Amino acid sequence: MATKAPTPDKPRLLLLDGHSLAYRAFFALPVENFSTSDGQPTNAVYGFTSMLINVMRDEQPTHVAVAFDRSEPTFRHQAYDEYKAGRAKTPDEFRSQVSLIHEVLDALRIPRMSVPGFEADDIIATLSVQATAAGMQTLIVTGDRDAFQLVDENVTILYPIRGVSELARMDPAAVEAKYGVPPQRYRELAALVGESSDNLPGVPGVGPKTAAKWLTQYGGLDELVARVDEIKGKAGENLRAHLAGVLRNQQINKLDCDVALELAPPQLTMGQWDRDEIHTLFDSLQFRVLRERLYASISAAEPEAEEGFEVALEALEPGALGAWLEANATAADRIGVAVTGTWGRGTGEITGLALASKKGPAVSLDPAELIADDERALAGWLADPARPKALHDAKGPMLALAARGLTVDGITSDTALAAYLALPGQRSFDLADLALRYLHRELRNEGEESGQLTLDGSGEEEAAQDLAVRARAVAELADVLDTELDERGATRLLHEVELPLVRVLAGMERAGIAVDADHLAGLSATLGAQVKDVEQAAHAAVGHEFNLGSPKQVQQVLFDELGLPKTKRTKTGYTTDSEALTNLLAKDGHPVLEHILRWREVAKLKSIVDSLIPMADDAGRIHTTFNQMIAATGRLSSTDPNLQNIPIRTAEGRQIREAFVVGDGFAALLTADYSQIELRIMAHLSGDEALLEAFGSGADFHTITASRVFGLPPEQIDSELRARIKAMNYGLAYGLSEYGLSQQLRISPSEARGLMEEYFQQFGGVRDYLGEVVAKARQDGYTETILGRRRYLPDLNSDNRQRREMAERMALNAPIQGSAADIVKVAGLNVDRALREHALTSRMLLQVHDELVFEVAEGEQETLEKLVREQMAGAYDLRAPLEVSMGTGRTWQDAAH
DNA sequence: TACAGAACGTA
DNA sequence: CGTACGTTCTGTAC
Repeated sequence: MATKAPTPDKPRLLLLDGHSLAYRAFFALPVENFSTSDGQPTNAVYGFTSMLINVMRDEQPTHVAVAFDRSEPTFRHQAYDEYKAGRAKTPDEFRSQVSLIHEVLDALRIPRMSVPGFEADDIIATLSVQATAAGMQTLIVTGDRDAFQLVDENVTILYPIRGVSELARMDPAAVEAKYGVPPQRYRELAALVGESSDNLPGVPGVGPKTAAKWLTQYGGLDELVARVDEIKGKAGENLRAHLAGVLRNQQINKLDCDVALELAPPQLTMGQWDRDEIHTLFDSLQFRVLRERLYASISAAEPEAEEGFEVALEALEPGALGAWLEANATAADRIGVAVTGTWGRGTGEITGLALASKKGPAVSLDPAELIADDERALAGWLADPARPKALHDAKGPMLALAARGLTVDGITSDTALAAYLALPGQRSFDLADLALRYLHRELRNEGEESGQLTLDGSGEEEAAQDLAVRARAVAELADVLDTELDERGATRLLHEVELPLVRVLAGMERAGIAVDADHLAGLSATLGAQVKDVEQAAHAAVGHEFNLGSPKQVQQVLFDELGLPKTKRTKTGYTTDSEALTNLLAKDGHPVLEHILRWREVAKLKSIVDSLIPMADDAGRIHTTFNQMIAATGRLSSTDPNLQNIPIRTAEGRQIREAFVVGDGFAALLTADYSQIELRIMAHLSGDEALLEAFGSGADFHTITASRVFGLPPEQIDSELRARIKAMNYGLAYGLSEYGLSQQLRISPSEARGLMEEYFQQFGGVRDYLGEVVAKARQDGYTETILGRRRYLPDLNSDNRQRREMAERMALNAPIQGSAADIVKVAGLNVDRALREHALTSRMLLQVHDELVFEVAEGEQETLEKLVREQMAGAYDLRAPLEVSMGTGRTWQDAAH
């Protein structure tokens, strides 16, 4: 690692040679370890960015720029035809990364420069000369040794040795120590020795040692040339024979210090960078560690103007809260509410609560210390729908408040949800990040200390201040995000869907779903025994033990030991996924394949069962957490445990569904799901009359569409034909390709092509629609659902084909999946409202994307069924009307239909 | 101890 | 070379 930079007084210019550093990184870092999950190699971007961050941190430059070569020929090519000839073609994996490096630099607001006809080195040389003239120190990071000629007392080179993590600091003394000549003679030495990577041959048999000896002895190349006849031996002969080449080398390796540039060194300042932009970019590159290092090392580059918040925290006497709320938290003042505590699994506990208006005072409360009067005042205010509040990610706090009997109403903004609607691709919505992005403020208090608080513990005062700052930030953010959402046309989506949904989700989480512990224990035992048996059988079939859960060991057994044919490649080897193993089984039939497949199946089921068992609370119910801000399409997700992926496909899997049962005091479970909601949406959005008609006919949709495609009466559509068209129907909504369809149906690509052709012959409106969706998204930068939920897809204009095509498939799918999510959310809200209006005891427990699960109270089944069907079917008026199918039973499985 | 990758469950 | 998720396990890197 380079040592600390000297002379802190002078301005310091940092210059990097973009190509040479990226190229080094490309060969230093194995591409297998540095690629995104969609296959984009990132080793060069990673290595370059890593080096950049390290140098920025260690050298703290005041100015910075990165120079790049251009693809056009340079003056050197004109001077010497063979310049850089014979150099291997730049690998594609490298080329695709150069534009990513540009993106990184642009995001960091670091100037990058390139000039047609010149190499990066010439730009760097020019800038370093100008910098010296301007009284600056220059640091050059490059992997090109030609730059050593620039070194002097004001110019130092950092030269990467051993990959990309270590830099050698080359000042004049270091150059001389390494090469035996001062920097200004380095060119002459290089001319004698040659540079193979530039295809500049030197004098045969002359290495740096001999060259340095000559240059020192004769005091330079000119003198050496003048007295070339004096040199004895084979080396002298060679020098005389190659003299012309040496002189040409010297011409060519001279760096041009006079390139016309648009920016001069004093203008090469690093701009203020945008945290979100970095987040988005690093997310897409799947850099995690690097992002942390970036923030840790050059966060100083963040705008210094970041102020904090001025919050005057008021000390309230016991019993004074009611009056404070009357004065400060009226129907006209939206109050920011911040809560500390813990929550999850349908419950929680609050440990602190702060309220702050946008401008005025703030209070911080310790819920444990509230006297009855204050508690009552707080409860009344929180529950009052006419007293507006803003919270950040309100569901958790609502659960924690509910656990102590407090309900919250009148939430007119949830700043996390609002940010999600504005930027649905983001994975997290940290309050501090949002405050920085939208308010340009840090989450810290700059107001006066109240000094009035009689809090004993040393940390409590600080915690109260922090919480008040958060409450203030939420209050201010809520206003800014209101405007933001207005501009994005998402105001109604927030107020009519997402915000009211928070309460509904909290209710479902709180309710949980009952499980039959004995049933689960029985399953675990049976599955456990099977896992063991299959494991033994697998080991016996191979002749030794190995870990069936390790793809690596499975690969070893199958491909190395048993010599089975290789499957599709993965990043680290050959896949052993069930599709590949099933194919192998058909070809080879080795018994271990069956055992592995079977083991995976039962081991997976057992792990699901075993994960559920400890999740049940004292009442025997499991409470998931629904996340409303994860999926970029607008769907919910479920975690801890995920109840949206409970098995259903196999009979054994369905046994797990039997463990989810109706709870005490209720009569049954009811499931209600939409039939083919996504296809109906596709028909609605495309307006394809034939498709709409197929839905209108009332008969089986896939059979009807198949009958049209194949020109046969419906009764002649067998299961094979139906399956093909079903795959098409669904595949279209995912951006299925001909190749993909051929794989899926195990038919030839040309057959798949023919099938698609015939399909579109009948349903041409679908093809038109899908094409238009992508075209419009490419233009607008986003897709939109029926409720105006956007998904931003900048990659639609990417130069990288893989990324672009991925974005195109997302663009096809997002309006369909997202509109379905919209509809299910609306349905959930409407059902919930109807349940309350009818004062039913029955309640909603789960949402599984197109399905709602209810617990039916005694005597309410008929009413509930009618109500649910009405609300779900009527959630949105599609041209292909929504259809709902329902079932009831003691268990989730029995309620299937 | 933390993270990435493979595999697999759902809609 | 079909979208959207979450979890589990392994193996490696830190």
